[in-house]
Order: sequence, then C-alpha cells, then structure tokens
Amino acid sequence: MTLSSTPEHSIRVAVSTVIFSVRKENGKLRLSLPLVRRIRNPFQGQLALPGGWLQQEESIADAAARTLAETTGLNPSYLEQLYAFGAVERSPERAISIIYWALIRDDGKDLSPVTQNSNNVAWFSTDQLPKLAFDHNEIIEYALWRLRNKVGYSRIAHGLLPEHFTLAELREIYETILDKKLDPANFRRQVEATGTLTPTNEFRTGKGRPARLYHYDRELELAERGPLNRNNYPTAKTES
Amino acid sequence: MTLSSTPEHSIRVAVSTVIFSVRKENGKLRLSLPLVRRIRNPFQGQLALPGGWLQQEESIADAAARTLAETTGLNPSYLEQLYAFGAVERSPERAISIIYWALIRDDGKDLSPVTQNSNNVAWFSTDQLPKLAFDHNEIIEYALWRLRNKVGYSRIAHGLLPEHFTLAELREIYETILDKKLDPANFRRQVEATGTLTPTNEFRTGKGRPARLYHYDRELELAERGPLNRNNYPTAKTES
DNA sequence: GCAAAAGTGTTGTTTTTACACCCATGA
DNA sequence: TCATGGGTGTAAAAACAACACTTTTGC
Repeated sequence: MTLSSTPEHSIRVAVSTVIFSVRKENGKLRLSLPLVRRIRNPFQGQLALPGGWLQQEESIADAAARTLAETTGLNPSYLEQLYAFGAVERSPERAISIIYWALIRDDGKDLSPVTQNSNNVAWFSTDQLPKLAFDHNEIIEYALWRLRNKVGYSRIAHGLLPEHFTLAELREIYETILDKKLDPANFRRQVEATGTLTPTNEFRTGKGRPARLYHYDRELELAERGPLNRNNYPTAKTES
Repeated sequence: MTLSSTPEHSIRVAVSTVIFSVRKENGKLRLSLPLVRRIRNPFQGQLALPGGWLQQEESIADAAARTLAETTGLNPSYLEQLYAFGAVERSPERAISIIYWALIRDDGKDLSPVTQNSNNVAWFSTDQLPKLAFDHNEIIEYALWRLRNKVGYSRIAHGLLPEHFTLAELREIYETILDKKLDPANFRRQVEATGTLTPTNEFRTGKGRPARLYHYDRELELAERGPLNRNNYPTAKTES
C-alpha cells in the first residue's frame, strides 16, 4: 500500500444529479426528470444527467447543489448521494462520477411539461427515456430503485408536494412512484399512524366531499440518514 | 455549467474500506475491524482505515479489493460501496475519499485477537475504538449503521460465517451485530422461512443436543443490490 | 336526489412475539 | 439422572389487506 500522493493519482471528478419531480403530463401524473443535451464530446448531442466537474474548493454535495441550481433554477427539497461510479471504461478519458439524487417540490411555479432554457434542459418521463450518454440509463434505473424502496419506509414522498396537500394528493404521489393503486382507507391510516402529518383547518374543494389539507412539517427529516448528519449537506440552503 | 476539463479539475481519490469480521475475543464474540497505523502525515502515527490511492487504470471497487488484500491478506465475502466523502476541510490537501465496507468470513484461519504484519495492522472491537485519523470514527459509525440495517432485511450475516454453521452460530452473529438477544425459536423460523438455507446431515456436537449444520449457498447474493449488478464488482474474485 | 370523492368501521389473514414444552446428547 | 442447548408447538398481539358503509360536497 502506497500512501504517497504523486500527480498521477489525480483524477477528474464529475458530479451529476438525478432530479425527480412528479409532474402532470397529458392530465396524468408522471415521475419525471430533467435532462440536458451535451454540447461537447464524448456523447455530444446526446441527452445526459445535469452535472459538472467538482471544483477544488467545493464539497461534493455543494457541487451537486450548484449544478442542480444552474440547470433547473430550482432548489431541491431532498438531496442524497446515490453512488460513485468509476469503471475505467466508462468514458474515453478517465474520470469518476459521483451521482446524487434529488427531489423537487412541484409548487405549480413550473408546471409546463417542457421547460426549455439556455442550458438546453427538458423534462422527460421516467417511463419513456431515450438512450442517454454514458451509463446514465442504468444510473437512473438505480436511482428509481432507491426512490421506490425509500418511499416505503420514509416520508420522502412529502418532498415532492407543496407545503399543504390533501391525503389523496399524497397518495397519488405514492401511486405514481410505485406505479400501482393503493387503498385510500388503508393509506390514510398508515400515514396517520406515523404521526408526522399535521392537519389544518383548510379544505380543498373539487369533485365530491372537500378534502382536509395537511401540512408538511419541515422541521422533520424526510428520511433517516443515520450518523450522516447535516454536516454532509450542501452549505447552501436546500429547502425551497 | 462548464463541461471543459482543465487540469485544475483533477483531484486525488482515496479508497478505504471498513472491514467487518466477528471474532472471538476473551471468549466473547465481538464485531471487529482491522486498522492500520499511518506512517505519513497527515495524522502520522494515528490509526486509520486501510486504504490507498485510486490508480489511473483501476476501477474503484478494484482499488478497494486491492488495498483490502494488501493490508489483511484476506478476501472479503461481501464488498459494497458505503459513501464518497469530499468535504474540503477533511484533509489539509484536497482529496475525496470513497469508502467501501466489507465482510470477512472467520474461517478459523486467523483467530488470533491481534494480527500484526508488516503493514502494521491490528484488529479492534467496534465498541472500543480509539480516536482515529480524519473522520474515520464517524465513517465507521455510518458503516455500522448500514450493517445493522442490512442485517435485518438481507442474508448479509452469512458472509461472516464459514460455509457450514449451526443456527445458533448464525444467531450469535446477529446478536453480536445488533447487540441484543434474539429468541432462538423465532429466529430459527424466520431464517427457515427465507428458504435460502440448506440443511446438511452433519451435526456439531458440544454441550447439549447436537446441532444440525446448515450450508451457505454461495450461488445466492448476500444482499439485494437492485440494478447495480455484478458489473460494478471488482474484477478480482471477491469470494473466499 | 345523484354522483363523486372523503373519511370511518369491520372483519379476516398474515406476521410477530412470547414462552411452554419436548428431544438428544455428555457427564 | 441431570444439566444443557436443540428443536417444536401454541396462543396472544400486532400489522396488513380487503371492502362495506357513512359523510359532505357540487350539480
């Protein structure tokens, strides 16, 4: 084992983020993510996850938050490291790629099905993705797997909703992520049993009986991170 | 977002591994790990996780397997990426650190409480660790948290036992990791219900009624990794 | 009133947990 | 035969799942 650090140990570190949001598309809720079109080789012209190079004076989570803000202009409600990929053959030039995944609240500010800006960003539904640059298709599959797992044992789904929401809206988020119908009665009891939802005195009216609005408590963590505490979060505020 | 790769983007990448094994110490099973004494600054003379620098032509998992083999001389039965740490202030010189965690079967080949070799390696019980270099104490806490979680929903504990074992031995592994007693009757039924244990016709004799030996099926994965398939494993064989 | 969605009740099933009890061996 | 741990049985409790039923609104 050599512990000396000669220049040949230096490697470029890219940071990219799988940014999930649940957005209405053709009247149906869809789990979507923003992709950018690459303007350089390798894979020039192909779609890829938003990201950039890790800077010298920047923590990894900060880099994820920075590139995320640069491409989408939005702040994530949740940001978690996914995996560090580093197979030699991933890219023509040696690099490692640290992937984060994030959730973005759909506040209704940005409900257009396709957001186009100077960075060449567009939203895509996770169930009809094109062939992406690098191994980004597989990475998104892994992120989806993590999201679907985590939704089962954490309050992570709240990170996709605005501060006030009905239980039906929360259930629809679960149904969109898990791609299956849930029993409204049992769902209600399960989320009520967690004790993390505060009912308000407001109601949302629509078809049928008005639904009580519940309040997301931003004091509570969306998911248990164990001993990885806030010190590992980006220094910039991540809550919208 | 800049996608150009100028030299200042290059950063040194260290790979270290939290290597767990359950070893008998003072007649009691203890969850232990090997630590090395640093021979260079920073933190010269202090204990740290075994590791080394990621080489140019080496995948991250390969680097973890390599440094693990170099320090302990053993092959892990399980190897999984833990986290990539990259706060700027972690070390005087900028570097990122990718941590793996591994399990090692205690085949009885290496049962001495302290293994000392040219690399200055010694085993320490996880419940009485000294102050370590860098943030390695916190990293180990996180690895322990992951291990304790994973033991609850996977067959990961089998990776700490030799190929043949009694249910009591398997239960003692669980008890050592979780630091609590488990009901032998219910434990038996739970592991039998998984259907991943093959009984043999051999018995281990000792005090009381002889216990049937069970067989670890190495064809089965120790833990569900989702879409992260074997392509992300080290190219070297990781099974002892 | 009727349709539609919110919200409550009820019941059967499965899983978990606690613990009594029998079994096979060494001393 | 007794002590010791291996192994089985059983019943209460808790969690889960399916679905009937009541409530409150818009039209």
